[in-house]
Amino acid sequence: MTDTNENALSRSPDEQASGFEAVRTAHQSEMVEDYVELIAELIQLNGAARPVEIAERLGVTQPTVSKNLNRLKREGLILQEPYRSIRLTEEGRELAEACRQRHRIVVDFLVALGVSQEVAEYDAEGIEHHVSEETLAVFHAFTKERAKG
Amino acid sequence: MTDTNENALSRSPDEQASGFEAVRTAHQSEMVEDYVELIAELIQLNGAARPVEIAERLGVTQPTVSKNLNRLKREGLILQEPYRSIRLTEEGRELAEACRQRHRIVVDFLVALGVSQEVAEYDAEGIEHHVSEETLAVFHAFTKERAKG
DNA sequence: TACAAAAGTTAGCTTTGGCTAAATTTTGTA
DNA sequence: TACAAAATTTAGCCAAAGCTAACTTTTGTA
Ligand SMILES: [Mn+2]
Ligand SMILES: [Mn+2]
Ligand SMILES: [Mn+2]
Ligand SMILES: [Mn+2]
Repeated sequence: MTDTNENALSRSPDEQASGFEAVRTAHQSEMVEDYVELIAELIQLNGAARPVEIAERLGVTQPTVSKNLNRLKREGLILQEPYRSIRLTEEGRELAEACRQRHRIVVDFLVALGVSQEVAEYDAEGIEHHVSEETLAVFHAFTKERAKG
Repeated sequence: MTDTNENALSRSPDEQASGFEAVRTAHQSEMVEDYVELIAELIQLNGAARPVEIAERLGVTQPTVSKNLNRLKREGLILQEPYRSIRLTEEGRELAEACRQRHRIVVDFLVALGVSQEVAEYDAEGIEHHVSEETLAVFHAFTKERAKG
């Protein structure tokens, strides 16, 4: 149990900073990702995505949703005529699909590892935004391996 | 490969909202946790934690650090006389220790799983704030199991 | 088909955590 | 020991994302 010094203290300031910077960057895309993912789910579930339901499932108020949807419009991810329900653009659909896949990989991985379904869903909502391609690939491989065994 | 419907679409609005709410809550404690953890590291490494180094290792400017340190003071986690370096209160030390342990568990888990050391450190910086006690315990158990085998 | 309830929007406030510019204090060195 | 450089702080700006209150539009139903 000797300390190999392979810990945070052995990292250069720059290396350490790049980790914190990545977290801040991830948090900037997080809202958009969760919205398009949820919109895709609601369309699949109900045939339409309405702001009132987005608000309910995110646990925020309707004005918050209304304001954030404007950002998604600006970014070309959704289409919405005033007072009507929401559609995804092609770009929005693609982002939503990528987010749903990533979310699914994280949840399935946690479950394969032994975490309960409820907690897996709960934790995945945050974890999904901080998983690099490399880590995601490792998660996916682990889940597939477990499924075979 | 039939879909068991054990997916996001089968969850109640309330269940789904509680996940998003947990993420927002985690993000509120994140800054404080990263600061005390880093301060503890710098004290161990250099005998002192100076704002200029905190700024460098977080990748933010010195005024940002100065402002955020005031929050840590208000919350009773650090002590600092003006223009002097930073000490942790007993409460700050305890929080730092808990954060370092959690960080270490997440990094070691990712490495045990097959993620490279660099990417493990990188991803852990964000993931650590979104891991419930249950998931953390599963991570820890997995790492210990791997160490034996 | 009127009209109340529900949904959506707008306006405006708050907090958080970034930033730059400039002032102050400490530190290191000629 | 003077003084330049470095560190720290203060002041003030900004954007993001939450909120409430109030307004507008749509929907459902008596
Ligand atoms: Mn999420
Ligand atoms: Mn998600
Ligand atoms: Mn996060
Ligand atoms: Mn962190």
